[in-house]
Amino acid sequence: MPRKEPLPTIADVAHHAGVSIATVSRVLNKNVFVEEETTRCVQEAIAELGYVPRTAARTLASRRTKTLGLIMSDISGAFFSPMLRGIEAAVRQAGYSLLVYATGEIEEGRSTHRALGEHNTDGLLVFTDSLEIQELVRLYKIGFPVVLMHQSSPGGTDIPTVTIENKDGAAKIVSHLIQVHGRRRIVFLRGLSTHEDAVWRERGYRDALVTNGIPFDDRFLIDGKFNEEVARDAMKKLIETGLDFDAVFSADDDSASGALLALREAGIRVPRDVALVGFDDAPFSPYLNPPLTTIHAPTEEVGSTATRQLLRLIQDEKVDPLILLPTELVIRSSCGCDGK
Amino acid sequence: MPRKEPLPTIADVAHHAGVSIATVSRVLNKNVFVEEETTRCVQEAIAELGYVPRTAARTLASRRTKTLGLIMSDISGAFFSPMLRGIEAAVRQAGYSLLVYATGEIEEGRSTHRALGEHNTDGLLVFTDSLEIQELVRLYKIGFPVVLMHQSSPGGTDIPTVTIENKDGAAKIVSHLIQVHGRRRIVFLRGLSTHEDAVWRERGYRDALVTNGIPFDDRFLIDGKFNEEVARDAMKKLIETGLDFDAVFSADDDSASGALLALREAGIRVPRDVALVGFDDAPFSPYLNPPLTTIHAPTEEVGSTATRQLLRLIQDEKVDPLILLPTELVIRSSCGCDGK
DNA sequence: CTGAAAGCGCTTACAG
DNA sequence: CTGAAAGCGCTTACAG
Repeated sequence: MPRKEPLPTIADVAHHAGVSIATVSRVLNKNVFVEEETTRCVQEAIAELGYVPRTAARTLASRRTKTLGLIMSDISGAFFSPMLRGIEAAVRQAGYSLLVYATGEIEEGRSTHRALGEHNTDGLLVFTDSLEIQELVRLYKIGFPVVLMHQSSPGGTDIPTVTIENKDGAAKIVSHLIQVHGRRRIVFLRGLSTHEDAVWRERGYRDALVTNGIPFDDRFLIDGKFNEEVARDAMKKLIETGLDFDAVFSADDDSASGALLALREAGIRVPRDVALVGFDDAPFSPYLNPPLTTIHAPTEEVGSTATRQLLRLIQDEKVDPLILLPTELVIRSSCGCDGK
Repeated sequence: MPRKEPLPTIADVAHHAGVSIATVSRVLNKNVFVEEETTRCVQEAIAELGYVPRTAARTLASRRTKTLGLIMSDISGAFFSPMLRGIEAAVRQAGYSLLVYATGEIEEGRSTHRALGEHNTDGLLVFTDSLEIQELVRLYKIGFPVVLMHQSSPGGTDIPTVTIENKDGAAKIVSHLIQVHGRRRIVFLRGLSTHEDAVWRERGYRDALVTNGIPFDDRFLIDGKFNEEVARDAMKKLIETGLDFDAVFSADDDSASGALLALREAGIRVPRDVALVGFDDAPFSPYLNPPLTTIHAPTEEVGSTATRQLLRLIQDEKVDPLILLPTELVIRSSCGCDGK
């Protein structure tokens, strides 16, 4: 049952090696040349004492935390894992640390306890709707590095953003439904309207309709809210209305799986009676039955790209105000194509 | 285009409010009574200057980081999201911060750059196989708080562990296959053998066989490695051998979805010809076709429980050496039960 | 190439 | 109830 011993400090190492703490600091940081012999001495002392420099002391003295913060509203959904994966890898590669914080819905009232910010990070990665506009503006005004993901910069600010080609992707897949499979009565299972992704995907849907000469009909618009169960219920209700439709474009794969369940329960065959397509290309999508035709969203890449942008920002390098990562049509069977 | 201004410090606040920095510190920490009038003055100054105490300075002075570290080998799989969710929520609730680090496979050689440890956290949450035994022992020896998840304490140490009833769950679901559905030729699609979860699930499988008087036959043992594609290939190969089997118990739901694909491709009907069951109850499992019968693993709870244990450890409170969270049979249709 | 010393921005006994 | 001051463990000009 070990007891907590006081950890060795740089002074202990210096004493052990018979040098000054400045010298120890230099071999640690490798920013100033130190005689080879001395270096070896110091490294031995470090190894012997099991010395690890305290991060807080380094941060305080150097005025850099070497830490990035990630703020998300919610840790769930197929979306989260790949995005964090991309971020974490890029952060680690740069030798930074990553602090993660979930806000739930945006916290009501003023942020009482500021979890992540200029006091504990060098910059922030902010995912859609996880930070109040007011706080975003404050950070912008003090010149604190922030990169937004899947959200555009609030009015009056100029915060770099990384997102994906939502509209283009949505239009592509809806056009596929129309042009390849001759579907014309296409339901749009809309996402959470507060998410910009949802808005753009709806525009893509409408654009494709226009392009193909199909009038928009709002009876074909229902709310899935990026949620399986909500989508399932919405789909079920739509079916009960008796509306005649021959395809469903789901704003994300989560709600597509919910819709699939509702369709199956109603005895509607996919894709024969109704074609179904999604958006995101979630990990489970190939395993649905039928395998889901969808738009691949490069989520991991959004994370890594945003991280690299943030690191540039921190180093005062030039940064693109908006990066739009391309999306890609992934054809499987649920659209009616004879995928494997 | 805002420029970085120097951030206000506690001295600025003190000056602005006409008090000493000690007083500002006291109203910040609320640990010593300060006259109401004075408190208000200080709070106004804080608000006016937009002051936020620098974490590094606090940490250095108080010798507590108020930060927990999470070390995982890999950020992916259905497993990750709920676990992080549980951890993050518990960490946030306790007013701590969370540092996340992924090791990839265990890093070769000595950990050159120690990412997370006593130098930047008050304690560590360690997921299976993400830290070398040697490092675990070192942390144990210096009395640094660590809690393991899904991994037992290395020999000679006594590190608290939180995991789930793997063996019991596996035995339950295999018995279900045997007793309810009369299956006796049950393939076990084993997990990664380095994970203790896999080992315990295999024991549960064998126990159920013994209990029900079925001899163990290693031809029924194949490797899925907790991976969809590996599982799919392994299943395909098994089918090609012509072995006669009437059920598959998959060590996790990811590989179950891979197996399902292989079975479908071979024209084998699930559950009529072969019953299929999994383990974990991943978010996508209800959406497979047929919906997957599986064992629910309380992954989010593992995360939150481990976090609470770690916080107790940090506060020198008593901690259970081993917490086994119960698992539960979730009956859907892939086993042959007429689930919805 | 190396050391002495100031300073980073807080907390916390110690006085009063 | 409040202030002066030491100290947390580093980095970084400044000398030499």
